[in-house]
Amino acid sequence: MQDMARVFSALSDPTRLGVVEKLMKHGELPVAALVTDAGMSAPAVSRHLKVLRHAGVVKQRAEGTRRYYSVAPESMQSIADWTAFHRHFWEASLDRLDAALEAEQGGADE
Amino acid sequence: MQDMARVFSALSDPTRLGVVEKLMKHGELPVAALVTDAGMSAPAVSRHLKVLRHAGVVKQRAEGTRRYYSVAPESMQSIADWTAFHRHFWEASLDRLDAALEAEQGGADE
DNA sequence: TACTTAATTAACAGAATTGTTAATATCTGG
DNA sequence: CCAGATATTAACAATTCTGTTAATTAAGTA
Repeated sequence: MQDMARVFSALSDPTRLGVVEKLMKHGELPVAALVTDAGMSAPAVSRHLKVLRHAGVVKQRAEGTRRYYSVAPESMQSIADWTAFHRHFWEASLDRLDAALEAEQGGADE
Repeated sequence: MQDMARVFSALSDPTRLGVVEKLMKHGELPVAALVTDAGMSAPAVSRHLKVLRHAGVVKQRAEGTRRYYSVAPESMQSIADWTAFHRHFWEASLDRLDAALEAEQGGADE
């Protein structure tokens, strides 16, 4: 699978997206902290973390039996880059849309 | 499912991601043009388009029996916004990473 | 009307995803 | 060494995803 598809796939699950957002908000956290919020069993969360890891979205740091997870900033950068690469397209499109909406308002009968 | 999760989910399949990138490159295209590149049957592509539509990633315009598809720029904007919302986190992280790498180079023994 | 083209929907099979509980490491403390 | 804590892997069932072919819908055309 292409890299970007894998990253998007990792973020396509609400639980995983929640984990990533929590990690970005709080920084590094141990698994237990993520299980608390996830509303599901530890093994389930563990496997979600594995998916995120394999997509390069999170990193893991071991300390004793604890595993501290954090978001890999490069992965967020890669998403930003992907949108930026195509920005010339959609930014222009949005501009045209804005113009159309303004014209509508100006015309006063739509 | 949350909105962002649905958008990411729509882009999580290589075929769909390919369709979106082709649409951004070429602008509006009829289904047949997308089927050509997708390397699979028309019904399969049709269902991928349905997923993209339901996530708000693409729009459809009918003209006779043709269906012209195009990317909904708002959806690309929403991804850019999502990364921007969390940018304070990952940008800082990348800065620290850059600094660490530079320090390593300067130190000359790592 | 009948035929062709464009696209979607239906029905189905195989594969992948996701959550559960049970079992398995691995580290820490008495 | 044994017991507890932290996390992952294994095995399983239920669901969802994805591609195929066949059937259907809709629009244009002889």
